[in-house]
Amino acid sequence: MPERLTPLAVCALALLAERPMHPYEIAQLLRARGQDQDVKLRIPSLYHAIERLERDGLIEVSGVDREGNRPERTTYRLLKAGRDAMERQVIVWLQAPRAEFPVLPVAVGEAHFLTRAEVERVLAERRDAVARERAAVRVFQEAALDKGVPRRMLLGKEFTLHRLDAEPRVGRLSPVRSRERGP
Amino acid sequence: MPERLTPLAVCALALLAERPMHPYEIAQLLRARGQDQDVKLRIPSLYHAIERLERDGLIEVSGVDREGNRPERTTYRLLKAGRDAMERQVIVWLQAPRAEFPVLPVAVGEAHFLTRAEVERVLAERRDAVARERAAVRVFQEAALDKGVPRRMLLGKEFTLHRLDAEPRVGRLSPVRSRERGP
DNA sequence: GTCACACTAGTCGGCGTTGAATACTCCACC
DNA sequence: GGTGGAGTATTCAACGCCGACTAGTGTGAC
Repeated sequence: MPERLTPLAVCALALLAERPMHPYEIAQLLRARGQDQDVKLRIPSLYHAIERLERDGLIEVSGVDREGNRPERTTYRLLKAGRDAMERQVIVWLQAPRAEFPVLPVAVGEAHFLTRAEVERVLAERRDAVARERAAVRVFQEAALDKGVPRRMLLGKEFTLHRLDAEPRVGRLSPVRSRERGP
Repeated sequence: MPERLTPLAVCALALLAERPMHPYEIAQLLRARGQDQDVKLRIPSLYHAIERLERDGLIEVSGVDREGNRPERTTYRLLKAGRDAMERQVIVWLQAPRAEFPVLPVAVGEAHFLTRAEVERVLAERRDAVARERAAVRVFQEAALDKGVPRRMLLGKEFTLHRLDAEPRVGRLSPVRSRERGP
């Protein structure tokens, strides 16, 4: 019983809690709900994740069908063990912050290998990129709220906005020295 | 020329820019400097990363020695290509935010599978954990500054503090409904 | 009617990560 | 003089991730 679930696996289990689905359908729903901004969704990873969930007895095949000549679609159903495992994993994630490792601190830490001018240029580009991303998230959020999507499903967006708003500090934290040329 | 470097690879290259070292020595230095709080340092990952760097011509073996009966130590040296690749990667990371996927938004998004009481309990635990972590980071930071470590090397800690301070919002964002029992 | 393009549905193979194991040294303590 | 724990230095195998590919279906434009 390994039962350490990946974020994608938890999302898949959560959707299967609504009704049985086939993997591709799960992917579509995740995208439609904008959850692909919270979890890294790669189709092959999803298929592997589903396989593991089945192997571990958290879900089971509920049917295989095919339309015309298209590939077979295997539909899966959530099992009790799967529901429990998902809830345990959510508790673990809420309970304590995990050590996660964003690359920005590393990049800032090694920025002294660059010239001050280079650092200033790329950080300016970054500020623009952040502003664009922020705007895009807001558009998505507003559109969803207008369509009546409950706020509960959009909490991820609120986090993202908080995170993006905290970012501009980076610009104010760049004590770099001029380039030394090594090997 | 794949040349997409992992964070650990960049840190290794950065240390090799100081002088040739063997992998274990790199690990020790990273720990000594507290950089293992910014990058995920697992010894086997480091060995693999070094192997790849050598294979890709970014570093080269500068010698193999052994003390007594201990395992051989292979020392590596930074090459020009490695230095350039590292700088390019740092620029990429500074230039634009990458989509990174912390688990907290996912957990909050699926928290409606739990009862309100459970959510409140685990979030309270989380707040304590965050406070403890914050305190520990401050201690490390102060100690380092006292020892004369330059602030540039401690920017990662400042980021961490900002991130931890933003966290308590989570508690104020928990519109959960009471438990529904599904399959 | 056919060509280009987008969508549906899934597989394959190589890359990177990591818990566990190995094996030896040094040192303290009893 | 032996046992146990911490540190040194590396390897192994299983796992998870993902770019690239396959292969069929619908669709609009010329």
